[in-house]
Amino acid sequence: MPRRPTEKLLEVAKSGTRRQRFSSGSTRRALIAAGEELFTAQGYAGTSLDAVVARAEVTKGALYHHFSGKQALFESVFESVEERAKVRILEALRTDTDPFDRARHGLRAFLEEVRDPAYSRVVVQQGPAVLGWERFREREEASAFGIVLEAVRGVLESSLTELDDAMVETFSRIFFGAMTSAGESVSQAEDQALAAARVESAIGFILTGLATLSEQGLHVPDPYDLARADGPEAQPE
Amino acid sequence: MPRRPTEKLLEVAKSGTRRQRFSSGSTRRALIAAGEELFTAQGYAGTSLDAVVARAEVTKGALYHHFSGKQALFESVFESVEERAKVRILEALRTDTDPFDRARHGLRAFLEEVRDPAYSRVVVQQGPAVLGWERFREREEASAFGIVLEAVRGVLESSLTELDDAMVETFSRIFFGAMTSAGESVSQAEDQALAAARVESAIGFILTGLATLSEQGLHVPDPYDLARADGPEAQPE
DNA sequence: GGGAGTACGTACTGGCGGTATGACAGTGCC
DNA sequence: GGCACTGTCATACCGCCAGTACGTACTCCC
Repeated sequence: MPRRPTEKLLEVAKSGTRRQRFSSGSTRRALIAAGEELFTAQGYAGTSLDAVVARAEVTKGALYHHFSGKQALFESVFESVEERAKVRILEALRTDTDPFDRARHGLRAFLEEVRDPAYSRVVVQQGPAVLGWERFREREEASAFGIVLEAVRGVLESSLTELDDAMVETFSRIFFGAMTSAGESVSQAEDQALAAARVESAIGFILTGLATLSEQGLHVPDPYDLARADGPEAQPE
Repeated sequence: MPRRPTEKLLEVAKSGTRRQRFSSGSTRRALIAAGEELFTAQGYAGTSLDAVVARAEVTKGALYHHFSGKQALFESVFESVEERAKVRILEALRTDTDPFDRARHGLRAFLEEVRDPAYSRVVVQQGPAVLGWERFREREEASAFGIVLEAVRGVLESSLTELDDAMVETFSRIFFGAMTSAGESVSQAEDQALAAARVESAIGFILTGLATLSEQGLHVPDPYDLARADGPEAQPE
């Protein structure tokens, strides 16, 4: 929240009205930082580009030099926030090798991350609507969802070996949605630590159930059978 | 600058193209219907109120007479779409009494519903961003999430009797998020029926796991213990 | 030293959400 | 049957804001 006055900006400010154009990267970073703050605090629609450039202490000319428009700026902010989260989560489970440990610690780290207002608002809430679901999904694929996919694959393959990729992806989508939704409710809770513990407890229990079933030799029902079993009257539309 | 009106207004009035103002409800419904179509096809930000009133064959005056603004119109569209979905889902499990049947058939009906573009775009994708997460959550509480809550409560209480309300809510949030996310990916899949069958299979397996665990006398770990176990260094922020 | 390229700054435009105000058809009252 | 009143619109206008056009300072390179 307290803005850092970023070295040369002050020099320029006092030296003259015009911002000098040494490192182009610092301007870009200032715009992304300003965008993150404002998009987080006021949402995408509630943030004007004039406000962004004012906070970054540049002008619209600079913004449109670095980004093709508002949406592109948002996308860069989105990527920045996601990358930060990804690094922190991967760091949290860097030393784990057991699939269940990785899943458990990854879940815990994710629940920490989703409590960051920037991640919650920019990625979870605004992301799908601003980028469109498809583009959002592509971006997530390389980031948080990708981590979940690997964790789920690890857990399932350590027990339910017969699952194909599509089914692993389905399970991952399910867990990812569960974590996102639950995480969002954690970030809104009055006692966040307790809410997070509830989520960890519930998801942990679910994972235990999966492991137990597979120990008993049960397997996931074949979706092809399901689709045929009561799909005859389904309209082909 | 005072207005200089009146000439063209008379023309319009005599020409008969002007919508008469008997039933106010029909105008309102026309606006909601037009809004649903456009919000579904082009999103909230991509839809101008001029486009909405043009499609509804009224003017902005009529829109602002019935709604306080664009957001309020969206909210009415949102409610309308949700109510329709809720009715259909409840209808689908009207005759079921067994908790597992209700859960299974409810899931199936929900997966049908989320494939409706209006539900997918207006409720799932745009809803949280436009209404804000908190308001979105309130609205959902009385609708789809409420149904899930009842279904999950039924399943859990039939087996895991010691769960308190907060834990039931946590499980519900988890399943609701799972269903929403999975449903969204179903609606994007090339073979929707197969994707839906995969989701049903996976979630059904998870439910079976929960039931099996409780038969073995295992119970959900107490979140209070978890919170204390590794919560001491959590920053109070 | 001048032309090309970079990194901006400034002024303007068009579209769109929102508002102010008027028009007009019932409806009840006398 | 006239008249006030209210509910239901219609029209013109305003301000904000994303995006554009164009100018400009500074650097690099030949």
